[in-house]
Amino acid sequence: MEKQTVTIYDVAREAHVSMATVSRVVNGNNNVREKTRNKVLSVIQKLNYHPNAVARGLASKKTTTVGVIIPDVSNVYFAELARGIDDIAAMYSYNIILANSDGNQDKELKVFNNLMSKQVDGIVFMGKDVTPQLRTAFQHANVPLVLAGTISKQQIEPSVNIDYHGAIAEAVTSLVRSGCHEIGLVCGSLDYSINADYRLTGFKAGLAANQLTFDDNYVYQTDESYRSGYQLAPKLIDQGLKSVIVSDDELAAGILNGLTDAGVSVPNDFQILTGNDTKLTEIVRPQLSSIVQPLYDIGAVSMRLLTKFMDRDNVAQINVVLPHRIVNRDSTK
Amino acid sequence: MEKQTVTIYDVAREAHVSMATVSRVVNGNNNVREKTRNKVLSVIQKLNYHPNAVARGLASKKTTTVGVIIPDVSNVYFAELARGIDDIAAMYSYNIILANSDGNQDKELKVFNNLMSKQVDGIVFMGKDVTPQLRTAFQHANVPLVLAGTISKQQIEPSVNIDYHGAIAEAVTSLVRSGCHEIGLVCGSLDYSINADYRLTGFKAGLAANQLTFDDNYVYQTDESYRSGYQLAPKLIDQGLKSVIVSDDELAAGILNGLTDAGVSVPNDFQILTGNDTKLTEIVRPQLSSIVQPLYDIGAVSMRLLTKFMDRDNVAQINVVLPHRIVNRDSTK
DNA sequence: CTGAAAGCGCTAACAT
DNA sequence: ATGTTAGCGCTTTCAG
Repeated sequence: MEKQTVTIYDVAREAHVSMATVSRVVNGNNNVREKTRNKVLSVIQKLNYHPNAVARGLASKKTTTVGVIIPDVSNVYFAELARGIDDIAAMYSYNIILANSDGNQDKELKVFNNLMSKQVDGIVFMGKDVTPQLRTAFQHANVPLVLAGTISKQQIEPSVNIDYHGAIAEAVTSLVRSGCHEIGLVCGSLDYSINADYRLTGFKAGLAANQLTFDDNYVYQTDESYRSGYQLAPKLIDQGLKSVIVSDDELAAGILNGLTDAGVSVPNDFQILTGNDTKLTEIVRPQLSSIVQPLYDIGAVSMRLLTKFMDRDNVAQINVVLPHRIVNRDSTK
Repeated sequence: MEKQTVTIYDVAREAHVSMATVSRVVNGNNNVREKTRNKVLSVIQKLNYHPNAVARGLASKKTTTVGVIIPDVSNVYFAELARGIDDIAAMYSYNIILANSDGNQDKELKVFNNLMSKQVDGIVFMGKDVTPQLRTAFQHANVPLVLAGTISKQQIEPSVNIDYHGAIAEAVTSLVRSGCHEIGLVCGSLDYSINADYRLTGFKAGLAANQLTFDDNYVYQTDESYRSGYQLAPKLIDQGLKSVIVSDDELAAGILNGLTDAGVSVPNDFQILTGNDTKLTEIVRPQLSSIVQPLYDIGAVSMRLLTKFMDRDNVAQINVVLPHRIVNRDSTK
């Protein structure tokens, strides 16, 4: 015997009111007499009625769910953003449909379209960059979107980030203050705007501010994985470097361990300053000095911003920059 | 000018066929003449028609989305399961609505009901345990559910796990083989079945198999966080223990670092064997020996199992046990 | 192989 | 304050 779903109509009949009235009490509309409301409420309870969100979505054209595109949930950095996103989403009674993209444009496009067909009310996008194709898709969509922890050079889409340029420049200065002049930058591909237009320029600016000359050989493009870092470690010393600024914590952990295993003492012989301040920084030994980013908040603020767009609220600044700072733990002097 | 949504009706009119026919071609129904199909297809392209999944869900009573209840996405262990779940979901054209519960029953219940109202086609549940209240809710639901990396004593719900009991027993033997006889167990609350009925009993069985006597003082209940591990470390040595088996990797990392910072040499003076084999085990130094679990696969197989239930396929074994093994890295002798 | 028509369960004018 | 009535966009019998 299949369980018969109880609908708003059943409640209406049983409570001797119209569907509209039931709908009103369910949706907290005040235009219902106290007595009527109570009667309806009791019938709802008695019948164990639960509104069907799909029907509601079709009728109202709002699904109270937002799409979240993420490169990889199992990546600590993105996972922390995701947690911030979901918490605020829940706070505003939204659900999130999470879709992994591997930071790969084809998948990003595919899941984006899929999310649109599911009629999500908004999108939070995390990725390496916003490709022109993706931008076109975003613009043709009629729902708001915000980039979380994701840079696009043009700053067309609303976004929440930290000042990557400034942070890296400060990182350089911090290293210089510790007496180090041979500083390298290790990050992801320079094909991505965040690396080419923010991190690299910040690196150069930091060098210049400290009267240091920039050397192309001191910047390394990697895939930001632990393994890549581990393998890169020996090359760093061969190159005569005395320190590196690293974009990603897993990558930095790989460099750290690679160095340590090669007999190089961190921070005495080599310093490392990493970029995300995930929980990894405190778990490795020595603990990693880091650019501190409010990861959870980046996610949370992104979602909050999205709710404003979905509510058609005014928003003064669509490109939010959250504060950062540098914390010196044990991988720097 | 608001963008006008193009509906199946528009396509039908433009292609001079009925909505039913359009529906057929969109859904790959074979009862359509080649020529008709092509005509419809070209109109779909021309009008840039995208089926509305919400309307489809209402009419067909299938949403092709599944709910995923997770304690915390930013926890490495669960995040890896989640990745496995989403990959297989995507493979079978499902989306996942991810909901964090903090492993807290009230939230679990709340998000579960919320997910049901969204008419998900199935649920993957991750948690500490299945409380009676939760079980009741599960049973009143009319969609399939599977537990991923989650034990409930009664084994009523379909699930995929490893043999926690056996794994811990083997861990004991492994430690004994290395010459250690003072072995402790550090895990989450014994209020949870997985700890009380699987890990603890496995621990006792392992002890017995090695002619060792069980001592209540050697089992520690914690909240499985890095910090708790770090704080617990000194007590472990005071207690005269020479090794511990730990349920969670972050917890184990805390113990490891706490010990190291207290001047205790791992593995020489103290051995640690952890339980989840997340990427943390290779990042800490010394690297953590571990019970190896196929985390991604636990998620993937859970989702695959769920698809079978949703398709009403026969499934021979509803409680799947995936293989595990012990790997000795550098925190054991 | 194709079409007509009846809903799916709910919201949202519009009346009253 | 409450009821009536159209849909929302699609699937699904049921005919033919």
